Amino acid sequence: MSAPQRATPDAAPARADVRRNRRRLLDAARAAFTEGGVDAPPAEIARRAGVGVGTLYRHFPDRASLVDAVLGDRYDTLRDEADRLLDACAASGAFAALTTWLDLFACHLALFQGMADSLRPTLLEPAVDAARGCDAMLAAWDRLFTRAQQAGAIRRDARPRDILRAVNALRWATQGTPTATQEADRLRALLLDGLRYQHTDGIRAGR
Amino acid sequence: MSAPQRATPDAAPARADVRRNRRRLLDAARAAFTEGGVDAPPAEIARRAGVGVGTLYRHFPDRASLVDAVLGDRYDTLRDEADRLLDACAASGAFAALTTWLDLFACHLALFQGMADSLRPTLLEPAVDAARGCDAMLAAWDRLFTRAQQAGAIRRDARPRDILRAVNALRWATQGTPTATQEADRLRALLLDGLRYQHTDGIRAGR
DNA sequence: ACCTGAACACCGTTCAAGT
DNA sequence: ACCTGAACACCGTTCAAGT
Repeated sequence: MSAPQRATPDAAPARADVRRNRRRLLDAARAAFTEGGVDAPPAEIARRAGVGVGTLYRHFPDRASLVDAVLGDRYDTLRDEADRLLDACAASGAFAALTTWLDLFACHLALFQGMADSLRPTLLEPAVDAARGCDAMLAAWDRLFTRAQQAGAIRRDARPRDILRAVNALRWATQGTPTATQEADRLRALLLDGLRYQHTDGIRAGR
Repeated sequence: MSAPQRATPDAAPARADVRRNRRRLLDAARAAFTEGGVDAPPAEIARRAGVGVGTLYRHFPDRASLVDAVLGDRYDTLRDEADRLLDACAASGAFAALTTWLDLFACHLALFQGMADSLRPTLLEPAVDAARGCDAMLAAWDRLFTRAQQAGAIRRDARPRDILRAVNALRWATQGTPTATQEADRLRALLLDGLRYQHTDGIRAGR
């Protein structure tokens, strides 16, 4: 019914003021997210940007699109890191590659308050969300995980998406405390020891 | 300033209609929680109970007090189970006692949608909430956990509250999916293998 | 085309009036 | 004393009017 869309809908718009508004909104959102988490009120973001709320909604129809825009190319960077670590597996070991990447992922989750809640639906299978900017990252993680399984570094009966959901959840568990990051790290280390542990070894510490 | 409170503020009130309203509210809340989770709208609960919203707020000033009242003596039951399992450690092993109790705890978390979110602040250290009805349960869990550590069944560098928060988080991670319970079970099993794993053994599955 | 912000919709909580 | 539910407060979203 309507005229054909532009081939590159995410390209920079023609009008300078539109680009400027978008830039201001992203800066304002980043600042608001940093102070109040990803659930910062729309009115506050618009006020900081010096625009009306309607402009915010015009540029970013829903919360997820705003969060993703603020996140920018972080998911691509995480994907690149995963691919880089996959190549380095032979040198430093598949398990080390896994933990190194999950540290990066955990760091990403700590960027703003509320990130864990925001990402939860995306990490479900089947995904409730349309997978946001992170499809490629998830695929790269799957490759890294499969490599570790093939190398015998982690148990066979675990699924890659499970671990991501768990790491996300463990971050959620500790959010809002002064020592959130280190507590999340401790819980993640525990989980990773479980992932590393092979049932077939038949070795158990206790009775 | 005011007249002294009754010695037993939680005792059944004198008036029959007040008791009846309380009963109705609890029944309505349980039904609403079952269908819509612990965040079910106050108006719906009051409507189901056949009372005004004001009556709901009079009986239960905040959401937590309503949830706790609906939960009833479940935390006491969980405490009793923990104590019972502590006694049975000699027969079936401290680790088995731990997993058995955590299964019960996980089952409790699955009672209503939103339970994990509701319990998160309570499980933080220092607790953000005034600890609700579950102080005694948490203390019993600490005993069970310490026993397992003393028996060498689990690693020394883990803290009891950590595990509870983690189990709660893993439930949160899977909520809303058709297979939520079994997926949470799988993630919990992974975590528990990590808990069981002893660093001092020096045995690792991978490289 | 795009922007503005008042108006609208929604929902949790309170409290003046009633019993 | 307790109950009722309209009124209030708050907040996210929309859209008629303006540029």
